[in-house]
Amino acid sequence: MFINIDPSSGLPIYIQIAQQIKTAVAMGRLQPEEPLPSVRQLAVDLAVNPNTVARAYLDLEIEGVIYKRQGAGTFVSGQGVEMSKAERRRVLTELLEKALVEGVNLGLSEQELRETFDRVLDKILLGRAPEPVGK
Amino acid sequence: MFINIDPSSGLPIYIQIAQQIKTAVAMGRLQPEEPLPSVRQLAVDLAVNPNTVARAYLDLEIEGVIYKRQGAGTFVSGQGVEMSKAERRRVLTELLEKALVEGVNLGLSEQELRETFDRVLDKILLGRAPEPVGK
DNA sequence: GTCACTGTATTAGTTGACTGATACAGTGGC
DNA sequence: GCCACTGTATCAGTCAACTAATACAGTGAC
Repeated sequence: MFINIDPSSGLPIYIQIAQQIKTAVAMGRLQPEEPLPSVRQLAVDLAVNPNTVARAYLDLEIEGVIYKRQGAGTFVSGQGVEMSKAERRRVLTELLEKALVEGVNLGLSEQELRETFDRVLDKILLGRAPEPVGK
Repeated sequence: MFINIDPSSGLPIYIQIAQQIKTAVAMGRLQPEEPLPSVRQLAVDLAVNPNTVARAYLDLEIEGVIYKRQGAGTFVSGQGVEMSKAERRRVLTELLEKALVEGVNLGLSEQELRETFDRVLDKILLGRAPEPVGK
């Protein structure tokens, strides 16, 4: 599996799991309808309690990134989250503001902020290139 | 004072304080060398324990946003943080990645991501307009 | 229906984050 | 030196987050 836990990171295990899956989905490394490893299987792989994996999956389900079918398994959601556009932009704005406030306080120039943004955006959108634009 | 605590936010008080001061500094609402309210004063204003304010100030000092002089007071730092440029870009990259992963998973288009970025960046840089570029 | 797999629920222990009370220590105007 | 202000240190209580052990419940191939 593509997930690895960093015990020294200070971040809760279930957050690390959720975060990495979320990133994989965003980058297209995990495709819609693709099954995720079972709660138990992933728990064994990562040497953690099944409940911890379940907790990560639960959070992702609430966010709409994945969905579960009792007894059957867990799968990547087909489409984006059910949320008003205004709400989605509000969430994004908040996160971007946090990032940029940090960047400005670190003394980075406007140009550096823009460059970094472009670089990160490109990296994320690359894996989705095949058919995201015209969809 | 410009700080207000939202008890329902779930965020620790000292984080809320630190965050708002950090944002104020980034946006130029707090100028370099400007004194901050004393630990005790702000504690009274916000109706929290002085230690809680001190904790926020400590974090901000560690990050280099402010500095303190025992017995004298607390002030906004003159310049950006002491950190290698590589390190600073790493921090920014991490935060931007988090924001953009979220945005992509929310189903926002590349254009929407770029627009939101521009809007947020403009808002932050506005207060600093007088003399940041040529400095 | 059975078996081997799915996710779910309950309960509980540990740990550390968070906040606060209180006492200590430095600074500077008078 | 004194006083009124600064920030600092110590200690302790509360509470919730996090993880785990264990038992429950749905699914589907056979």
